Amino acid sequence: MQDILFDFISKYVSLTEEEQNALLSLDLFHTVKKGTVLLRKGQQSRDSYFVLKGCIRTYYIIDGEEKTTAFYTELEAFTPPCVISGTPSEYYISCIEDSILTISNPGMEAEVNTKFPKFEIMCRMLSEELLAKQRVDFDEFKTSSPEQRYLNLLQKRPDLLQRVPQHQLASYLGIKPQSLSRLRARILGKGKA
Amino acid sequence: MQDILFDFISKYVSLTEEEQNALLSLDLFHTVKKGTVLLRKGQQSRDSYFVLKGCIRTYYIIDGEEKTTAFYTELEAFTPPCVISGTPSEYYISCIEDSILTISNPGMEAEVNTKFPKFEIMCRMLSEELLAKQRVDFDEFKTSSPEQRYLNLLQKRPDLLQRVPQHQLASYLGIKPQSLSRLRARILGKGKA
DNA sequence: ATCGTTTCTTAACTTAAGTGAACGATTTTT
DNA sequence: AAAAATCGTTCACTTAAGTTAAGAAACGAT
Repeated sequence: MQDILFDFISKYVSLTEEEQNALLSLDLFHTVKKGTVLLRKGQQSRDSYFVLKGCIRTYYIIDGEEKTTAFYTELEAFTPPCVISGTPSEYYISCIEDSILTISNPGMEAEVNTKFPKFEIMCRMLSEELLAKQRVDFDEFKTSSPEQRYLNLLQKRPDLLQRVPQHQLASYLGIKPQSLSRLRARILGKGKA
Repeated sequence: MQDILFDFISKYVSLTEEEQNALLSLDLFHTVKKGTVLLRKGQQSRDSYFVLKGCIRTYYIIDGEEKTTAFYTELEAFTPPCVISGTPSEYYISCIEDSILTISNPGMEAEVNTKFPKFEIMCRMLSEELLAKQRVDFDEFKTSSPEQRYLNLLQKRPDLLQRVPQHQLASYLGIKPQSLSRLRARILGKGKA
């Protein structure tokens, strides 16, 4: 499990054994059961996540309805906005599958970053990269129709269609579950005709 | 003009005079005329921007149509995804008003960051903050209707409605100009009734 | 194995966005 | 100053998403 983390890190910086051990001493690794809610609206969390295995999802509850806005799977990292802003969380985080995560917080990061400036560099690189990726995702979302977004998802993250319930995918695509059903039927029809 | 930049920076780290001078020696400041295209699709830019005054916009041209995805105004910074990925740009950047910008590139940043680790920290903080903000924007976009998005924009960035042409706002809201016109008429009607 | 819940699909109807076209109004170019 | 292009609005029509409701299938818990 640790190797997965170190392999990931090696894409950004190379760690000495000392640095690796510093990380390992932090007790980062956690296994989480499917269905576990890691964060609820209104809570003040300080935790950042990195998915080693499994799938977690962020969602809002608006007018009693769940609105799923993101899925994080293998090798994806994220820090909830509430951690950055220091305000109570607007959304929920839950575990869609039995998962293995690293969970860290600003205190731990500060400690490692001051001891090893290399980590500071890695954090900057990683968040710049995530910012750019998310920008592209947002742009694609804005400039395409629900149907195009679905087809796009089929291309880019086909695994999600398998591991995630339709109604959660629907709000991820910005539409209602019924519309996703209909849209899929429409596409299937086109394929045959 | 420089004060604006240093005031902004001071929200993240405090600079010594030496550090300030290191920045000033970089020739960061540029004035750009309205209508100037700073980046075109297919180009391989290395430039990051920080808006001191004015407004710049990013847009795609898809099937001959401009699709505006972002506006950057006073005190907003951004690095085009193509700079991070090292691939040719997918989009255009143009100047909506006469503007004053700082323009930097990874080389300049690397130089300053190694000389003054403080900058590295600031860059990390800034991109983490932007990542979180953008996440929230994306989530709001996904979870609301065009009409809600328009009303939301009215609340959060009322200045944009004044300084930006309607048809550019429309694609920024993910709809056609005609739909924005109609939607506004609809809202006005509701207000009176 | 069964009961109950959740999930997915289908259908009929409503509402809003997309489309194509026309019209002034404004701005830019010549 | 005239001509051309751009911009915003409106209209009629088309298309797709939202809504409400119902039923079948899959899943979980007991």
